[in-house]
Amino acid sequence: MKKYQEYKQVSYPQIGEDILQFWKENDIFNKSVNNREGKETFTFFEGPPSANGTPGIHHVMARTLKDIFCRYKTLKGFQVKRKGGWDTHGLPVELQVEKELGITKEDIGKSISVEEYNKKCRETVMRFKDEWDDLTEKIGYWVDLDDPYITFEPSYIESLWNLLKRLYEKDLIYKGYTIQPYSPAAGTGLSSHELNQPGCYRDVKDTSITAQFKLKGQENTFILAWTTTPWTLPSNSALAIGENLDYVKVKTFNPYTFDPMIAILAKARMGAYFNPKAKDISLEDFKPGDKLIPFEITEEFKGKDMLGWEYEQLFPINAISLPHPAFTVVSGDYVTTEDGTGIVHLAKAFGADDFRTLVQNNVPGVFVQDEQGNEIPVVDKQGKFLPVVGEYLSSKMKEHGIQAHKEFGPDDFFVKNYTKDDENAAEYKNTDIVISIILKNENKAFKVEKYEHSYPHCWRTDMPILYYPLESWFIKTTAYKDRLVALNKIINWKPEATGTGRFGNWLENLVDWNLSRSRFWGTPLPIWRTEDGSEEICIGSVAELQEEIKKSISKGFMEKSPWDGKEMDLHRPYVDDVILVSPKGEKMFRETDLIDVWFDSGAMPYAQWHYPFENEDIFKANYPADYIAEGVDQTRGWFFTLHAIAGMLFDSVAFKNVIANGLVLDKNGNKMSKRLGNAIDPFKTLKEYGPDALRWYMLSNANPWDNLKFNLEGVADVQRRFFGTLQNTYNFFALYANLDAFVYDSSKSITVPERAELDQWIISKLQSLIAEVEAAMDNYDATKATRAIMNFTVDQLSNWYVRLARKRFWRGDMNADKQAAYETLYECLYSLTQLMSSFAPFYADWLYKSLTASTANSSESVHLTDWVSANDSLINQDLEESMDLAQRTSSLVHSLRKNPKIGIKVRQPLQRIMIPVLQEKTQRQLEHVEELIKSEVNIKAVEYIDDASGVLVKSVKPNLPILGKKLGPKMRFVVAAIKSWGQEEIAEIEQNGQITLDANGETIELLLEEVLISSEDIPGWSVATDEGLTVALDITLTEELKQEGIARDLVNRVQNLRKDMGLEVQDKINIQVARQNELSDAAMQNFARYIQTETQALSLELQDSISGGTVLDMDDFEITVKVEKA
RNA sequence: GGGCCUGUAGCUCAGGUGGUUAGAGCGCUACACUGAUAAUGUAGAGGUCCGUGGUUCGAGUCCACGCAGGCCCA
Repeated sequence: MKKYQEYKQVSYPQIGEDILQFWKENDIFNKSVNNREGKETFTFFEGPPSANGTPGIHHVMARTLKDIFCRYKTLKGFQVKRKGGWDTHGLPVELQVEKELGITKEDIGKSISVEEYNKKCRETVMRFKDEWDDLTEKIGYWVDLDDPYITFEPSYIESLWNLLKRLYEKDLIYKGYTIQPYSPAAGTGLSSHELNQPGCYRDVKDTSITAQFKLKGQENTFILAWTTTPWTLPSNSALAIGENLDYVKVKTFNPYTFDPMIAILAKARMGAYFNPKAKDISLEDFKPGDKLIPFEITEEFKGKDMLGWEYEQLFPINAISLPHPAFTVVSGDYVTTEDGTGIVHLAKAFGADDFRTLVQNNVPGVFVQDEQGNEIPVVDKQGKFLPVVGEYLSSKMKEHGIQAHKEFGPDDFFVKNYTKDDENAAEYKNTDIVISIILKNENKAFKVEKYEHSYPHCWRTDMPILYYPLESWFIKTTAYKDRLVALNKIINWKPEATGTGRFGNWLENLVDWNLSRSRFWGTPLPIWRTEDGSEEICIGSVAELQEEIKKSISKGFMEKSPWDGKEMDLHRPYVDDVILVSPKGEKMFRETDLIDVWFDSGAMPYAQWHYPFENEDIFKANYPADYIAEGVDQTRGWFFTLHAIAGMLFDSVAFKNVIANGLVLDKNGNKMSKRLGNAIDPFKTLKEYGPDALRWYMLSNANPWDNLKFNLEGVADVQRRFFGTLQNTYNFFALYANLDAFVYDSSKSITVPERAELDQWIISKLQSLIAEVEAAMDNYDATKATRAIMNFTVDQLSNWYVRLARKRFWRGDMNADKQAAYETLYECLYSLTQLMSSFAPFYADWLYKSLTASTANSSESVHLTDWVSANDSLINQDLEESMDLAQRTSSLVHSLRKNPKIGIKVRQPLQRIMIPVLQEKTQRQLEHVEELIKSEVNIKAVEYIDDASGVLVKSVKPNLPILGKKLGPKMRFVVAAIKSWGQEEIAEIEQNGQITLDANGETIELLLEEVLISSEDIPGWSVATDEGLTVALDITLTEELKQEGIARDLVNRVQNLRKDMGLEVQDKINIQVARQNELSDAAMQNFARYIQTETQALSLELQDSISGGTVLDMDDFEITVKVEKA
């Protein structure tokens, strides 16, 4: 029986399916984890995908990347628990449900109850779980799919509540404002998603004002700032400049009042405000009413020189007086000179940038107090100025005699036109226009004009939106900013730049985490409040909630718990039905917000184990993670939320090593999308190529953190080049091992030092490879590892070792040398199965099983083996260098033979090659592999030419790195001098160890080690050179060499005949050859023995003529031959 | 608009701390091998290292400014 299965054809997809079946039947995954019980843990966190869509090819990338390091660490002896997980909440789920039901958010609570809606969400979110599980299995991603964490489960939510309560107790959760898109017409905030709906951004014409802000204590000097929302001007509390922009003071006149003034604006913006035709008009010549207004720059300065400048409030309304540093100049990194004046007006309540900048600079915003004492902006939620501003505007209208389409009372100033006022009415004036006229009259407007721009509108009411401060719950991440920055420095980011750049910068510019989402399907915020907000409670567990409900029932606020006799579901609407009782005995209602789904996923290290309510031991042994991996788009998502929660609550990193992988694009570098039809179906690809080639391609083609241009041809290429070569190598081994009944037995194997040099070499290479792969994997660099394995397999093992050792396998009977060859090849293949098992888990296991089927005590699966590290004692650096010389020498000789001027094929033996050697070591290393070179390139002798031979022609080059440091700018003269050297100068520096030369008139001493001497030529010979190695080929063809060439040609032709005749390898033959010419006949006689040995011929007869023979083409002549089976 | 990444042969990618003539695989061309054979080997052709400036004796590599593509955030 054959000990090693031989495969005529392999189907890689079939291997994938068979091995998957084998893993399932034998529970290999669980064994690989349970095997390591009690061993050190290596912790991996699974970033939960959402199963409400089908998986794509990029998920293969992400999941492969996760898988390989877990497999590797398992082999290395760690216990790697891998809990799967599902992300189940969030807007995409809601949107999908709404689309399917044909409803909008409006309908929720009306035509569909929150209860039904959430039920639908719950059903939808796991819709494609089976497809995901299928893909996960098929690509060999080992993760526990039987007991995953699911973010909607009560235990998961309970852990979240616990974390929130801990934050709450640390005073890190507060209710505040954030500037969000808001529709005053609909009375609701809008998500960025809603804002991105088609048609929401529309081109509209608005009144824009360049307002004049008067500098304090300076006569007629104004800072100019431009705005397309004049209604925000009463809320101005600071001006922002760009620190590195250039600004000017310009002496000119106000174009409406003609008052003389000094304007301050960015130099680059002058063209927009001053007519170049007025350039030469002198200021003195200006008369009020002139169209051309002269101007003159009086001063230039940088933006940063303006920081802190104080100005007078534009609308001096008594009720809105603000303390310093209100009404000062601050820095804004977003300020440009593309439009406006290069100076930006800031209104804290009505712009996100404004808000952020003012908070950072501790500048107060314009707010007034309502009846409860809460700070509110001067525009109400209907989009109307509060009377405090309305009165001011109204009185100013009277003061300036401004006529409008109607009488404006204090309560009539809608900031955008939300009223039904007819814009076509005579004298129609909206608030922006009223403000413009007032400013013009008061010498506070430098320019007023209509401005067309794109502005967002509410998709429901078609009315323009406002940016408006809305209440939200926040986590005060800024309080921990420094700690989070410090903790980040511990994390090993792949690539590093994502950690320092994208993530590091994000932490540096951290703002408080807005937790609130106004939605239905998600984790509810566990905060209950009294109606006036004076008392509140944060619930941290189910038990605590039930305790509070009891109190509430006894107080009579509730009749019974919403979960009486029902399974606990902590979602809306049930939690909303809970009314709690405050310490003062007031009713408390839940804050209706849900929390950001990113909190769900960031909490998975704790919630996946239902910590702290259960599994404290498992949690502690598996925290923080040693390794995580997700797409780079998660930097501000999952990576951040993991980091933030860990840093704030556990003063720890959540993960020590992280790979942020790039995108998977199509082969042209475009984003894949179903719409464009360029998306790759992972299931189809798996079916065609199998999982291993797909995984290997993705890992080896480019670093995972670069974008991958996915090309199916690349997968095919990997399959052919790497897997094909490996498979051929195995088949070769199996074929002959079976013929010789060889079975590997490590207890009886020949020790490596006793084996042939070639064996020692490949074993040495193998050890070097193991060390390389190990180092790469310990550094989370899978691309380097896979490329190293590929190089070894294809170039070293198959193309060099097997090719050179081939004859040892099929010639003669079993002997020690043959055994050593088998053992060596076996050991290489065996090691490869382990080295590649993380990346190509199916094929590796399949090959492992093929190799070990007849081996006693072998493991059930390669994935259950222990990693075998490199054996340093088997690494022979000197031998590796020798072989490298052999490979390069052979390549040079091939190149010479192929040279059109020479053109002698390899089958024609040649007498000798000559190699100039300047170092003893090189000669010794070459001598070591001399036999090998001789047979590889078919030459009889290798001769070495040393210094003493006298025929060496040497060349010299400057040793630049050394000379550069010594000479600096004088280099080029010295280099020129060295280039002009002849043999005498080289001889001189070699003998004396130094030489004196003249460099541009300066005398310079040059030492021997500062130049590089090599030999690149032998006069009169054909030479080839490569990196300091030179080979000369003797192309003289003697009679004997010609004869041998003919003999070899004949062997070649006879072998073909044998094959054509269908003879078996071991069949013997008899050969008859017709006399042809003197040379040929002599070849037959002199090399008869050689021919017979090679072709396994019992006899070789030279005859005058042969009947029924075959005419063979011998290139230069023809010969008739008859081959018969003996 | 900001932060970050990428740009090297037709394609996919390598190119520590600057150093003479920039490499590999695929593809292409030619040749070889024909007992690993629907396999394999060897050689050859193929490059304004995105552009422009700068630093330096010397820049694919360092700096600045751009251009193109991408991701995230406004």
